[in-house]
Amino acid sequence: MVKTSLSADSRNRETMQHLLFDFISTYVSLSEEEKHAILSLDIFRSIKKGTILLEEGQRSQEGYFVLKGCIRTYYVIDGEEKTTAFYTEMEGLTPHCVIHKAPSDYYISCVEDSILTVANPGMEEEIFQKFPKFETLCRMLSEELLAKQQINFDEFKTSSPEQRYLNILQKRPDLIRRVPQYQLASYLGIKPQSLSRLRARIIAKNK
Amino acid sequence: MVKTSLSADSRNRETMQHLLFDFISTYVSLSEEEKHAILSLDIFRSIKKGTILLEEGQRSQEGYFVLKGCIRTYYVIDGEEKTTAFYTEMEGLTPHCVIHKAPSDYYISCVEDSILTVANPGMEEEIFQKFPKFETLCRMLSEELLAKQQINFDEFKTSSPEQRYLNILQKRPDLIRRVPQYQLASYLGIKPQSLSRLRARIIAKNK
DNA sequence: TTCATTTCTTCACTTAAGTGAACGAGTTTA
DNA sequence: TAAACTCGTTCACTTAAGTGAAGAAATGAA
Repeated sequence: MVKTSLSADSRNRETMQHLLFDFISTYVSLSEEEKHAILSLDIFRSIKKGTILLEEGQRSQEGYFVLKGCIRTYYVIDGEEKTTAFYTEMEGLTPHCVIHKAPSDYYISCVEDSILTVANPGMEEEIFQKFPKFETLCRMLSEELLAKQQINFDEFKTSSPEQRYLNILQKRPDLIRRVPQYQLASYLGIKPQSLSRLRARIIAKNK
Repeated sequence: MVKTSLSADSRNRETMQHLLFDFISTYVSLSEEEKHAILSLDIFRSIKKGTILLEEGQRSQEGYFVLKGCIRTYYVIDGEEKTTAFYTEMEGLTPHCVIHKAPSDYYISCVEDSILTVANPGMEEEIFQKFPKFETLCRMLSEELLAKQQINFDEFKTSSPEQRYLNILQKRPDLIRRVPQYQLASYLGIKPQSLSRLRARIIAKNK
């Protein structure tokens, strides 16, 4: 499917807006005026699979939030891709380079055809001024993500690659289907060969 | 030294206040009124080495910021301590259980005699109301920590235990002196025996 | 469909971490 | 001061991850 009819596009956009507002409403309640302010920023973007959103060395100002699809961050170390994170529905990131105004150490690319919101600090500041509620929202989100991230890191440190794989199998089973194995391997901190072996080992155990 | 004279205590308190305000001033500038508002919250605490600030299963409401000293988070898994983070001067954490209002999965204890600020969400909300600038401060801090945390996690995933040790040796050399080896080992994701071996290996290489 | 490329798996071998035990240095306690 | 304990190191052995190569399977392009 290369083209979509206009009406399907607009239905799609409405769906995405709903997804976003539903998500936000679990943190703060928005008035119609506030919803309108968000929409007027025109932050919805359709991105094709394989698109590179951020390259190493680049000084981007964009933060991303995934409404549909999947994006990943990865480093290229000694010519090898090292995937460090996947972001799927209702997850977002503000790249390190945006916060620290330094060239990026990593890449961000689109694992699937995706729909994202794209924002920059300028837009944020503007809307924070008009509606302080959005700053509360961003603070709550950051704090929650920070705590969640810490737990993730803790789990990673305190478990073996095999346990990590079983953990993902439980908590984000979709990832295993959506994502190439070699990307998943570095996400688990191991080589693709080790992931293959590890899976074979698990299957052998369950027989 | 069991007791300190009153005047030394008050000098000490002033030093700590300065440390805090200097730190804050790198993010937002505070008026005297705002500084006073912080001081009136009475958030400075002296904590003895070994004190457990948070226990597994507890539902704490306290966030900590280290002005002097060192605290750590650790899990007890199969009767073994797994240290996952150290917080030293000008670093802070809001425990997961505070954000998610669930019993804590981990412990927080004091590695050295320390001086901390201790805050809870109620105090935050109150001061955010009066001085929105503090919410901006907290948002900026959270966002920065989140990005920094992500980089830490990335480095951990993309490197071997030996590289991680060399990395700490560079970035936080004080930790190696301040902290027991068995705590450092689990922080590196390995057993104390492996840390010993790894250090011996590094020394052998440099000969 | 066919060919080319990418991705995944398997294998043999190497390297390093896990495990359990033992020892010594340093610290605490009785 | 002596005994008990904690902590770090070392050792022998086990287990699993890293490496390089080869082949099978899946994917994409002509």
